This record gives sequence, C-alpha cells and structure tokens, in this order.
Amino acid sequence: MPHQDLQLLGHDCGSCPIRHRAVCARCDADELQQLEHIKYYRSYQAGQTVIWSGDRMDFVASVVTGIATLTQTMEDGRRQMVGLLLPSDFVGRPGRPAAAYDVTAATDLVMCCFRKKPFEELMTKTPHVAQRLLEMTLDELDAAREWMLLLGRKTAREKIASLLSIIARRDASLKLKSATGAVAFDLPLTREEMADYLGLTLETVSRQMSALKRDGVIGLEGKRHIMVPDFDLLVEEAGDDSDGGFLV
Amino acid sequence: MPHQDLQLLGHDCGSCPIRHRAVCARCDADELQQLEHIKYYRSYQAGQTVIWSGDRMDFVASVVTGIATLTQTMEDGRRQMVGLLLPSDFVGRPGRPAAAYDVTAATDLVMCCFRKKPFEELMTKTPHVAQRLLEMTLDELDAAREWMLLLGRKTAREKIASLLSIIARRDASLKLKSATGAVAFDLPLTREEMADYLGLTLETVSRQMSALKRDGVIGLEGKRHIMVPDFDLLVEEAGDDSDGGFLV
DNA sequence: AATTCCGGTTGATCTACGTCAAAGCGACTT
DNA sequence: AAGTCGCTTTGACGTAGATCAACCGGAATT
Repeated sequence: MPHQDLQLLGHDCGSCPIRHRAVCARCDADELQQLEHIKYYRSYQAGQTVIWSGDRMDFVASVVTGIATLTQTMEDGRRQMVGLLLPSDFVGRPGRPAAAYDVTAATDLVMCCFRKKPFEELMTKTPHVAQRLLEMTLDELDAAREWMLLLGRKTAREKIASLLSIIARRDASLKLKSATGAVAFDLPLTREEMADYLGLTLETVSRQMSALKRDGVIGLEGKRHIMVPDFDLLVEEAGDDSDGGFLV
Repeated sequence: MPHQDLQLLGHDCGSCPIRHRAVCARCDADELQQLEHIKYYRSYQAGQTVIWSGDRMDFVASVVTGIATLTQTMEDGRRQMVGLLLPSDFVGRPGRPAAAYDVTAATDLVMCCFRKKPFEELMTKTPHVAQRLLEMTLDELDAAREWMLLLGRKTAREKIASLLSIIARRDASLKLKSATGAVAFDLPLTREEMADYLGLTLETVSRQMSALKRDGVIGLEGKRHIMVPDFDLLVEEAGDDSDGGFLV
C-alpha cells in the first residue's frame, strides 16, 4: 500500500501529536476493502480551483498532501476564507449535491476522492464511518468557533500570531526543535491568503509581520520561512486562553 | 405526550419553513422508547448560566423553548458569541467530558437533557441518531462559516441587517405576514448580546439600529419589537449573495 | 543584461468603528 | 411621587486598520 494510503487511513500516525482526522482511522479490513473500491486520486497545481461554490459535487475527499482553502466571496468581491484543509482533512458533505464554497489548491495538492453515492451507502451500513465523520465535523466546528473569536475580537497583531501558531502546531516540522521551545516552518499561504483567513487586508498583514519581526517574536528568512525562537511567547501574543487550541 | 416532546421529536413541524433540527426526527418507536428513559427536563431563567466553559458536562441536550447562547471569553474580558441556540437546536458533544464554551440562557429556557453515557451507547447502536447528529453538526458548521464571513468582512450595518434576517427567518411569527413581504418579531437579545454576536460594541449596534430605522429598513416599537416592511430589502442590506442562508 | 512579473513592503492619508461620557426611559421599589 | 436600576440612545473624540500609491527584489523571459 503506497504511503498516501497509509496516511489517509490513519495508520502511520501512532506518534502524531495532533488529533488524527482521517476518515477511517478505526475501520476494519472489510470496510477498508470497500473504501478501496470507490476511491481515486486527483492532483491539482498550486492556485488551481478544485471546485467552485455551487458546482455539482459527486465526491467527498480527503487531503493527502498539500493545502487547500475554502473561501466565500460576496458579489462585490470581498473574500473570507472559511476553511483551511491540511493533509488528512476532509471536504464535502454527504447529503448535499452542490459545493457550498470555493475550494482552491493553495499549494500543489493531492486529494483522495470517494465517489459520493457509494460512500453514503457505506456510511449507512457502517456506524464507524458516520461516527468518525461526526467526530471530525465536531472538531471542525470547534476550529470554526475559535476562528470566530479571532475574527470578531482579536487585534491584527493577535490574529497574525494566532495564525502562525495554528500553522506551526499542525506542521510536522514542528517536532524538530520542540524541546527548546523553538520552531521553524514554511508559510503555505501568500500575504493575501493570510489576509483572507484573518479578515484583514494584505497590507495590514505585511505590516504586522514586520512588527512581530522587529519585536523579536518571529524571524523571517525570505518571505515564507518563519523561525519562532519561543513558541510560548508567540502563543501569548495570540491572546489565547485555551489549552493550546486542542480541547479534550 | 406533552407538547415539548412533540416539538423535540420533530413531529409537529410538517409546515415548518426552516430545516428541522431535532435529534430524532427519524427515530422509530423503539429508539424513541430508549431516549424516553434517559431524558429529563431542566429550566433556566433568563440570564442564568447553564454551564461554564471547562465544567464537567455529563449530558447532551436539545432546546425545547427559549434561547441560549454559546460564548467564548478572553482573559481580558473580550467576549464573542459563537453559537445561538433556538428551539430544537442541540448542545453538547458526545465524546468530550467538559464544556468548551459558556452556555447562557438568553431568555427563559427549557432544555431536554439526555444523560451522556447512555446517549452515546444509543448512538453506537442506532445509525439513525449518529447520522441525524452528523447532519445537524454539518448545518451548524455551515452556519458558523456564514458567520465567519459576517465577522471578517461585513460592515456594521450589514452585520445588523444579517442578524435581523437570521432571527426573522428562524422565528415562527414570520409566517404571519410573509405573503406581503412584511415581517415582525421580537428581538430575543439585548444590544450587548447582539454586539457579542456581531463582533461590535453595543454603542455601534445601537447607532446602526437607529440608522436602519431612520432609513425605513426597519421599524422599532419599544426597544425589542422589530417590524420589517420589506424583508427582501433587509436581506439586500445584509449583503448576502446566498440563497437566503439555507443551502439545499 | 535588460524586461517583465508577481508577491511583498512601506508610507501617507482617510474613515469606520471603538472609547468615554452623559443623559433618556420604562419598570420596580419605597 | 421620588428614587434607583438596567438597558438604551446619543454625542464628542480617538485610533486601528483600510485605502491609495509608490517602490522593492527575486525569478522567469527575452
């Protein structure tokens, strides 16, 4: 079984520090066999649109590698990102024929798609899958609510710090230096995408990034590589009172 | 069977214009019987706190009558509402021991609670319940994402208009005059609660309400009774491009 | 090596909304 | 009738972040 299958199915992550989000982490062999029959892979280049809001969507999918975004757009062009999909995250809604948001590849992207009809059938037969999906959806709902606090009440500086710590936490390379409290990672988003995530303009994002750099909270190498000397300090800047963003 | 049971179970709403959200709209008699055994009712007065964030929570529940809010608070007191629970909405997360948000009664409130342990067991046995819960959670996720667009990108005036149209849409009294495009309803929230919903201050809420009144978009009778002469105009003010906020 | 392009930075200015403060108003208490 | 309490409105003023505009710098193109 190729690597991405393992990742998708959640069996290579015994030491994964974050809650694992793949669809069928607890499926048995027979169920896996059935999923095997209805799945196929699709690749997208960075910047490519996966689906437009309103399009017919006859599959559900899981991100294998790369990053995708969900965004909403108003008639006059104002845009708000409403979802950031990292590897193992799930897209698509059983029981809805059309996509509700634009899905875009932020980086080169590989998705594992399941044909919707048979997936839904599998869901009615195997309680595991529905329950796992419920768990994942509840996690997403929690993330959305954390995000709402960010959008509604945080300052620009706090928003940036929050986003950086969210990305750092979900990025595997985090593990490299975690003992010392220092972290380094590559930003998968442009300044504009960050702005769409945070409900800011790209200019404000740029200014606040510079400010965090000036104040020694982060280091910048080029435009994308972020070095965080003290992760706790970053989290403090983010203004979070939660237990690091992962409840339970 | 008393009225609230009927409402909870979703059997008195054949003509309900909004998507019905009760837990067990599709349960069979046997399942209902089991739910019957693990449920009890609780009442709260307006303003009373149902649960504090972090508290042990050994039940899940469904709102029977009244309105409850979910809010998050930062250390320095900034507050953001992240959920508004109307009758038939569900609170609580199977599989999590503690509450993640403050739950407060915005009006006098009756909730139908299910003891968590047996509810979870019922869920593993009856696919209906898990699937219904998944559906409801996905609806909530959609609402949260619509809300994120509001918080991140809408102006104060648009935010107010959006909130009013959301409440109007979910309020039963809406039906009374819908043929003419006119609607009237009572606001269940104080200005401060509206502000917490919208990521604004209560002063800005008050000013924008006055502005909408001055411009004839709404009429105010006292502080709480809202009359909307032309619902489409209100929706236009809200800046929504969606199909009225209810996706398929 | 020059040109273009794209994403990013920085500066000057504007404005929507927040902050602080005072006063209105209906409901309840004495 | 007067006082007080909670909620709301309104005004004067301040500011964080938006807007508009110029410029920068690396990578790809010629």
